Amino acid sequence: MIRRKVTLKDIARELDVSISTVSKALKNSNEIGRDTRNRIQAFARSHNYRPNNIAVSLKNKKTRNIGVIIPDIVHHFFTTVFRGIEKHANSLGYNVIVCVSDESFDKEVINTELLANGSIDGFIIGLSAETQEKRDYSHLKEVTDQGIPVVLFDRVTDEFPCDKVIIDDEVAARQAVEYLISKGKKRIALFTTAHDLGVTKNRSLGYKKALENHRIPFDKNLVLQLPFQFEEEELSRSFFKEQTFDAVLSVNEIFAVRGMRLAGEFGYRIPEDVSFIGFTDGILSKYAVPSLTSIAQHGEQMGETAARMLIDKIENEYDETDASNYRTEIIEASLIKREST
Amino acid sequence: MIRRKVTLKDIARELDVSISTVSKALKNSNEIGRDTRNRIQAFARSHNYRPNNIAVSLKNKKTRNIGVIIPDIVHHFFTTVFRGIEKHANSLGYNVIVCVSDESFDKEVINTELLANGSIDGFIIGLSAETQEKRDYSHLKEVTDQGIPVVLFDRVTDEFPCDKVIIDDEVAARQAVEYLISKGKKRIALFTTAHDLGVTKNRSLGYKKALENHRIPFDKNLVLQLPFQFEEEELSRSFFKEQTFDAVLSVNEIFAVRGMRLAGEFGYRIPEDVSFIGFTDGILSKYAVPSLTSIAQHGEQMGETAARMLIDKIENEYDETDASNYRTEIIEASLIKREST
DNA sequence: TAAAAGTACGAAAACGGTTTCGCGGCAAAA
DNA sequence: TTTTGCCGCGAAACCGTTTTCGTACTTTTA
Repeated sequence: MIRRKVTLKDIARELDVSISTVSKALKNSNEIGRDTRNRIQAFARSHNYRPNNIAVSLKNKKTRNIGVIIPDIVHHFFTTVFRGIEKHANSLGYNVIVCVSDESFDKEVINTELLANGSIDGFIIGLSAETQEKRDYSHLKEVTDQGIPVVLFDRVTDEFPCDKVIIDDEVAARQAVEYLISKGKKRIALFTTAHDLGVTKNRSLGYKKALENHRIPFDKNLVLQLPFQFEEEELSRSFFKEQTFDAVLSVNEIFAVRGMRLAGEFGYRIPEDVSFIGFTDGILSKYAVPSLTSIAQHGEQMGETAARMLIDKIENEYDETDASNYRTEIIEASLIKREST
Repeated sequence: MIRRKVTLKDIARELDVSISTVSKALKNSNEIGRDTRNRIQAFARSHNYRPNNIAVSLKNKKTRNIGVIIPDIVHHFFTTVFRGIEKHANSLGYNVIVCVSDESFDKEVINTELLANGSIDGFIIGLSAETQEKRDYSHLKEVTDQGIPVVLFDRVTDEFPCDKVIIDDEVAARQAVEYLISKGKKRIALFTTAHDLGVTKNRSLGYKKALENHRIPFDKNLVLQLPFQFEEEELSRSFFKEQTFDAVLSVNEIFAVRGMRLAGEFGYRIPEDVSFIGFTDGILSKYAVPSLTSIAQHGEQMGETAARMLIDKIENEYDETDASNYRTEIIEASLIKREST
């Protein structure tokens, strides 16, 4: 038997008062007399009254929902960020609606438009790869033009003004490479992705910067660009055959772990012959054998920061055309040292 | 400059027709004359009109949102399931609101109550560990009593009637162990969690069943119960010292990978001296060295199935008191054979 | 030519709340 | 006794839709 939810109207009818009286009584407004208030509250409690979120949202023009759009959900770093967002948002009474762009520009646009039509009070977005390639941010502009605040995280762009939270990938990469140099490594390879944009690009820059700082010539033969779903590893294998190197910086965990495996096959000892450092301190880094020294991006902190910035914008007036209202927060990365160095 | 969203009322005012006319015209109702319809549609298009989701939800008493509650988001299997849910739901025009219970009963209750008040049309839930321990499902009962359908996945219970989708952990474990036996293994250890309930329990049962089927006596010394955040690994180390075994079934990836590491330290060759099989075919299994034979739970398929079952219930009438309306779908697990066996 | 039918649109209620404002009654102040 | 003020409550507008029903006008039919 379906027991419909009890509404203000129901309570009003039962208790023979007006709807407004019920509403005020439940908000403990002292406009309503003590005993009426008590009667109403008691009734509401016993009948398990809960206000209808949708109605409240419509009236208040506030949903207390925040929309999160990420490129991928089966992804350690993004879920870590998400956890940070979720925790902080929840603690402030917000819920989170997630959409996944699947690295597709079109999906990102569809999702933002969908959510922007009243479902959410603000967005936290990590841009899709396609969006970063196209450099088309008109969908974001549309959203902010409507007064909906946007916070970008990790996958950001300089071409769109809004709050952002990032780690300084360039500095993190530089420091990692400098750490390798300090350990006496001279020929340091870079494992990176085929398309070199956004965060990956900055990591490469940091790599070069470190070499430069230490007067080590940049050798483009030491850069291995790997396609993402490349399973056969022919490319990496020939890289191991043809190049000599004593350390590797990898822009992600997977390339690093695959690299360590190959290093083993080629008879190199880790870290004596070759050291490895990977970006993203995920589960692989921790449990690999040998465990992988890695650059922790502190995703949870990043998510929390993003949520904090967003909710601040949601709850406080600001002039969205004034660029000085926008901040970019930088989360310090840190190097987690393990067996691979 | 904030450009407020244009509403039906705005269009009606501008075009000097009534709100109802606009609404109907935009729905292409032939109740409205050809040219008025065209005028209105053209105006709406040029002003980028989009109906307000919240208002539509309130009116229609349908949100086209589904609520997902999972114990943890930084978790490969759950995110895989989530991806399946999200894809299928999106393709049918639904959005997904996620809440994380953090394995806590209270959070699970709070989240269900919050979302049940109008925010969603149905739930997909993986029960928290605490809920499974307490065996208190009154919050779910409340929800279904209101006519909101619930689908449970993976972390399910027999004590609450609703649609469910699971893998048969017992059978999967049994088959894994039988595979080990077929490879000539005789002393097969089980690595499991300290609290042995829900899926873990079924996996242990399958383990025993396999031994029984092959007349191998169950030796409780070969069962290693590991607390989850046990870092020092003293327990596992002493297990390796005291016991002899030639294979391991682990209820998750992490225990298996840690086990392989220790096996290496103790000088065992994998798989010749000790074979390993782990539950959950995640990223660790794939990239571990040696790569881990594992039981794939096909989370994406599970998520898709859950979404399909839920949306079916949402969109079609059914009698929620009639248990025969509820089905439990079983997703076939499969053994992904890799180097560890 | 009068009645019936059809066309094109608008008024209004409804979804479930919040909030402003007004008003009657009663007590305190003048 | 009249005025003022306060208390306690209700009417009604409003948020942005959807949908039913009514109606004025035109066209067809008998």
